[in-house]
Amino acid sequence: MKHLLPLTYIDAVSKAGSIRKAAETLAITSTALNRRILAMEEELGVPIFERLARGVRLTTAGEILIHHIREQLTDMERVKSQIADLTGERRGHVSIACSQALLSFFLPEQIAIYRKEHPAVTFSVLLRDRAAAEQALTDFSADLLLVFEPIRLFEFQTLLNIRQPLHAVMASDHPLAKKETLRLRECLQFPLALPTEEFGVRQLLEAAVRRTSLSLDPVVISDSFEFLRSHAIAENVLAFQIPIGLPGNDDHSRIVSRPVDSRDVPPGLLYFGQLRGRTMPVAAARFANQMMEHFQSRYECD
Amino acid sequence: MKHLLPLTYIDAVSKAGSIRKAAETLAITSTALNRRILAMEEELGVPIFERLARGVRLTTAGEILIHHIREQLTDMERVKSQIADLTGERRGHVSIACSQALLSFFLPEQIAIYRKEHPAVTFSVLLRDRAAAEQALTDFSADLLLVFEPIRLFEFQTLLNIRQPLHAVMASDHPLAKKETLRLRECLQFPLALPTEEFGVRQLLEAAVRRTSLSLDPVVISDSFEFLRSHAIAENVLAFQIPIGLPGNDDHSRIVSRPVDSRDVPPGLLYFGQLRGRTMPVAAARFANQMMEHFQSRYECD
DNA sequence: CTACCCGCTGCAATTATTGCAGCACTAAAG
DNA sequence: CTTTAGTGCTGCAATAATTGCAGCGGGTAG
Repeated sequence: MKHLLPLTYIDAVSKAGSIRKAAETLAITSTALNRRILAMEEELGVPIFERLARGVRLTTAGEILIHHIREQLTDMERVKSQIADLTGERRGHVSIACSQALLSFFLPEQIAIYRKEHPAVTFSVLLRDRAAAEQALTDFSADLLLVFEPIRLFEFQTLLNIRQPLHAVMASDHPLAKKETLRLRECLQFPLALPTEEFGVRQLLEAAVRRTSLSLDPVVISDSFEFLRSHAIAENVLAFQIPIGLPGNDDHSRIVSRPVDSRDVPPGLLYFGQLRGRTMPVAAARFANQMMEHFQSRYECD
Repeated sequence: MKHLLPLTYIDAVSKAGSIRKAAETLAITSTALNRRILAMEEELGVPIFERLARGVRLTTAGEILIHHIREQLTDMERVKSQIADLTGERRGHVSIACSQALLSFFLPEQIAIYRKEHPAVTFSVLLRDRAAAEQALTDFSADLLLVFEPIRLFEFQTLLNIRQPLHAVMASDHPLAKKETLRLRECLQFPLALPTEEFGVRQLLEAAVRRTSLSLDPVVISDSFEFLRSHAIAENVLAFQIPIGLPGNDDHSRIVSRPVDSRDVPPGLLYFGQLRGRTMPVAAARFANQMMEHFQSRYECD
């Protein structure tokens, strides 16, 4: 859409941090870009960027404007997808910001299901920690958010809370694999593989341990759940994960998971939602619906 | 703002109903306008207008687009007012769609109070019946809405409901002026001046009468409350109005109002609100706050 | 049928946009 | 301290886009 080309230019400059860099990525000369920005500032009556020696930075007015611009750009996409919808074809793009747990099994499966029905719809899956995920929502680089608690953002609108009891993950020949559910203290008698502090699973465990006289002494720490899972098999240690981040119950798998008693570790909440007040693109709205139905049929939600 | 000039062009064409007429009001040639629209349709991939012999009309895609366009245009105004706000001055524009009752006393007073503090803020006051008022909200020609019940519109977000018991209006020498509150049956024994059927006051009365064996036999009917009020004095008949549409209690006024017993006529609700999900311009938000404080200090609200 | 208004198009004039080269400036590096 | 590499900005000429004029074809109302 040509009329919002100037807007994308401003967006690009604010992202690149300098006019010349932005000009390069936009494949135009810095002259043209510079003058467009000067023209915009002229129209607006106030500077959008403050000029530094090493480039430019948004002014306060610029920050207000850039938010508006990103809103406009995504809105236009939405309108186009709505119009495409009229002509019969279901095209569109869905962008999801989520945490690691969803990457291995849940999202690939969900997206595959959706794309089977609507092959023309494309997806972005952004791995973001909670803070960055919320940021992605507010700057419109993500339509939907799916993260483990807690949510701080006021502008977040919850579509669904999915209850996720903590599961211990281990090789199928681990001593604890024989039991159906585990107590926390039994778990802690074995060597542990834990995620780093910033992860919700770790925080859940820390909070649980704090209420007891026990302590967490991991033998392996990682910021990759995929590594932790693999390592649980390799060294026969105990790892932890929430159910949604685990493969389906395949009996012949070398890896098994057992829930930890909720008296010891209360279930965490997975938050699924969007930016408050935003109208979703058609494709994102439908995909959100599909996910919600799936959640509600397989997990405890509210 | 230059970049949304093409958008205003489309808006103008859809309002004018023909390209040539729109071109005239926009002070450009029909050629230029025509080509801009063709270019937009090219970009979009679908026609925005369908061509008739006497002009053009929006297609379905065009209707989706025009809604987006009007949203963008008002959003840009909001952004500009927010930015102007940063630079110290409080400028802006507030547009209100409301019913007749508010025109005589309430809104002039409220606007005067607000403009005393912020002289640079300008106002539009649009007289609209309920349906048209809701329309004004959805096509962004009004920021705020203030109408007598009922509200049908789903997209309406209530900020405040103001309870408005029905008042009888009469000359100060009318026999009923001596009483503090009136019963419906006493009122109906006198000649009545009533608004036409589409007004909430009339509907309130009709509904009340329907529950009794009484009947409404107006001697004068008008769609102007100002006329009805004046005529109440001139011919000494009984008129009706809600409190917010009445002057303050000026003892020396030739006109007096007395509440009708709420057992006979239940109070109506005045709806004050905005379009769901819209972010108000700064000026409109502040004005809405002022009005809400005023309402809550003088009327029963929820 | 005629007159009128409509949207649309080829061509030329006009206007806006772009790119090049170079300036002035700042911050860090030598 | 000077140098260097980066920044935003500007005059001028080339280029691209937009506009206006005149006219075409077509549907509708009188």
